[in-house]
Amino acid sequence: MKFGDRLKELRKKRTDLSQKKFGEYLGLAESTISMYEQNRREPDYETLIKIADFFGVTVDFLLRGESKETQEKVYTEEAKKILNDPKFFIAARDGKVTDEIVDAALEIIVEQLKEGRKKKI
Amino acid sequence: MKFGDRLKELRKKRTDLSQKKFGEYLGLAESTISMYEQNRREPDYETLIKIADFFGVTVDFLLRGESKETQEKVYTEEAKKILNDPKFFIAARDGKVTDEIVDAALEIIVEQLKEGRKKKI
DNA sequence: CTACTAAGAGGATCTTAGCGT
DNA sequence: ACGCTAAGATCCTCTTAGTAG
Repeated sequence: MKFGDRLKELRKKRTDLSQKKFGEYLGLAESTISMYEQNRREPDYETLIKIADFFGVTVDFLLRGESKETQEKVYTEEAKKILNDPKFFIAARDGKVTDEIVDAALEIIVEQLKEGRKKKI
Repeated sequence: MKFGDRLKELRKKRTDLSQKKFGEYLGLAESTISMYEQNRREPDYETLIKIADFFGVTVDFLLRGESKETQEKVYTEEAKKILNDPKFFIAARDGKVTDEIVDAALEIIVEQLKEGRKKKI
């Protein structure tokens, strides 16, 4: 069990997350994710941390399967990116999203993501 | 504060650990360690894990400064390597080192290393 | 002795295009 | 849709040799 195997497992838990979609999130080609999952390539540290943040796991878990505790702030990077897309909030129509709105929305999104994304955001 | 800065800090805590010596431990050239500490190169995952094991820290700590807890088994990789060198134990003269001897020796070595290596092993 | 640097060789990575399911 | 695979271009890494404190 190496990095690629764990990445594959984590991604497959998200039924609607293809290699292409995940590649777009990371700014990489679909084939690159495929390489990662086959342990034929190793992402640089910046990408590695992005992956850990996305799935809410530690880098130690990704690399060695140890320290399996999830991070305190799970999914924050993904959630923030969603929030940065003005489509999702009426409050964003005028270009203003207060910190309070962001905090409240983050809670909701994190909860939904924890439930395995049964609901589409 | 990036990976290289933390590596430098950890290495400098060991007063007798030069870049050359650490490079020899990892099987790399002295200049490579220098590059690491200046954040000009990133070691591959295998080396990264070796470094974390050597200093008894998590990979998350090396890469992000978070999850600062030390690992449960500190210095085991280094200690094992020392034990694999038959010079250090009379019991190894005939090529036989029992698990009991290994365990007892590991404790002593780990303690010495925790003390900042005041004594030469 | 220690640490850093430039240069090159060698190796690794990423993408595109294509294949197969 | 999905995922995997060559191929080449590009980027990155590692070492040697050299410099400097």
